[in-house]
Amino acid sequence: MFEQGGVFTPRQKFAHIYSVLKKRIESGEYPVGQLLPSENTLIVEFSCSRNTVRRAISELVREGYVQTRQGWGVCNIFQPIEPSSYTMGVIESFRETSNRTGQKTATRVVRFEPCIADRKISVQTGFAVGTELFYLQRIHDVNGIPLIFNHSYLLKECMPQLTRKIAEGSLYEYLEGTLHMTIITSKRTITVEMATQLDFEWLEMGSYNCLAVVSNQVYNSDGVLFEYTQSRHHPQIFRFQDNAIRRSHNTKE
Amino acid sequence: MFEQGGVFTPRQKFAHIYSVLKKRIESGEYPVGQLLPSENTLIVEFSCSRNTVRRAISELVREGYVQTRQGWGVCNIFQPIEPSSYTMGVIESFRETSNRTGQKTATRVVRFEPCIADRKISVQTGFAVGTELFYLQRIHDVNGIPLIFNHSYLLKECMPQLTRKIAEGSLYEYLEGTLHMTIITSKRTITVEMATQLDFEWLEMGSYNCLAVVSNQVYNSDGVLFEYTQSRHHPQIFRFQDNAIRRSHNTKE
DNA sequence: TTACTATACTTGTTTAAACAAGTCAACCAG
DNA sequence: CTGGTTGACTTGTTTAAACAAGTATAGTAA
Repeated sequence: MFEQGGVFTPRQKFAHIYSVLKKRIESGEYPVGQLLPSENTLIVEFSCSRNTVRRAISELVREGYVQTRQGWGVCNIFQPIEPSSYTMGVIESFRETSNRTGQKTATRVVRFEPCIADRKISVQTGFAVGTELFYLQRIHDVNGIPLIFNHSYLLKECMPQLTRKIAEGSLYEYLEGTLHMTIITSKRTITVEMATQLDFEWLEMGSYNCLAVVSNQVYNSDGVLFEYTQSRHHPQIFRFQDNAIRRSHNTKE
Repeated sequence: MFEQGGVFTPRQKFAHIYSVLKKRIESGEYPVGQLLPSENTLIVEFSCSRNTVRRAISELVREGYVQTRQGWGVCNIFQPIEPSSYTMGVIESFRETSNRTGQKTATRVVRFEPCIADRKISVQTGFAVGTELFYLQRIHDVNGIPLIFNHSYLLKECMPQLTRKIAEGSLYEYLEGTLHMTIITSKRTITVEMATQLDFEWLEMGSYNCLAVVSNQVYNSDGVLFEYTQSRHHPQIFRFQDNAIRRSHNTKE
């Protein structure tokens, strides 16, 4: 695959088109509230098939950059937003999020011990009763202030060599980099819960008595649930973004 | 379009395949943790093209029912979950959510007045300064208990005839049914905020001093922002689901 | 046994073509 | 002027075909 005067053959052509369009929207090249060039126009510009253009556009729809309407066109509805702690639909580790938002962060391991899933743990995490796990408590400091309390259950079978030392660093770097594990899907539930004794002890709660709780089930590439993490966030640093699309086929069939 | 022994021609073929596969997964017809039939097998069964099967499957991926892996297959990772108040990526009105979860609900309009967007409102809602709006405060009761406080700003231009009476009923039924307005995109932000004086006055807060706050920007089919709603939920009835997929092309380009 | 290779699968990406369906403006008949 | 039709656009759905790339297994050569 050679470059030819800026024209190259990326692994994913649609990803290239997607990022070009995205940049144009972000930079205001396409006026907000108006239509983007039609699919046929974009096909000519990028010299690709219609499907490839459409895949790029549907990504932008998912992200709330544009919306489409049959017979009319693709409308730019971009509004610049502050880089949030969380963006919906994308898996990111705490470290990755921190880097993206440019905050100074640190992680402390408060507790590290093997354990076996009993009935209660099983119901909460989704691991079968009797499964061998690691239980991990971590505090995340943001700009020096302890603001996130993590409870993690990790499948021992997937990482028998895991030590407290490793958990001090980036867990995901270890899993993906060293163990070559691939994470594909993560199921998250967001709730708001009353702060516990532990939360008050370890976090800088101020006058708040609640936290944003993100419960996370992570699956590896074999479809095996290997991590359950409950992240308890101080309200002041929690923010979650989501773009929803009204589906006409909700009511069908 | 005639039915022929159960075989029919739906408007969206992939939606049919999607819902059949979904039902099979939910009913346990496909064992959890194992692979679904391959694309080629499904093509034969549904007598359709590969693309159509793939579209159906990618919907299931988005919903966290299955995950795919190149060279391997489509793995069933379904876990039954309680019907939650909110499901990510789907726009639903309060009434629709209530019906789905089977709760007895009511809506009271506490305040209804025209207003004009000043600088502060503009920053919060995304409406331009000087825009004519309706401002609306509503309380939602769940099983008789006041648990949600809604602040809404509605674009007057889109619904000049709106009255307090109409707002007492289902706003979305009015907009979609009577005005034939089509809602396409909704941008949501979830945060946790300290309860205000107003919250304590109107809601049954108990010992909680925080709420789950869902800020909602809704666009109609012309790409015009016509509604901003801030929903302030009592923690006990707030729950939000999300399925994330780790994208390899995050790092590319 | 061990390590490599061929091969027969799997999903991922791209192209091309056709038709369906929604939108809008220009046109025409009344 | 009014109302309906036509036609030229737009996006939405489906098909067919080809190749790329990842996975697992069976067979082969060392």
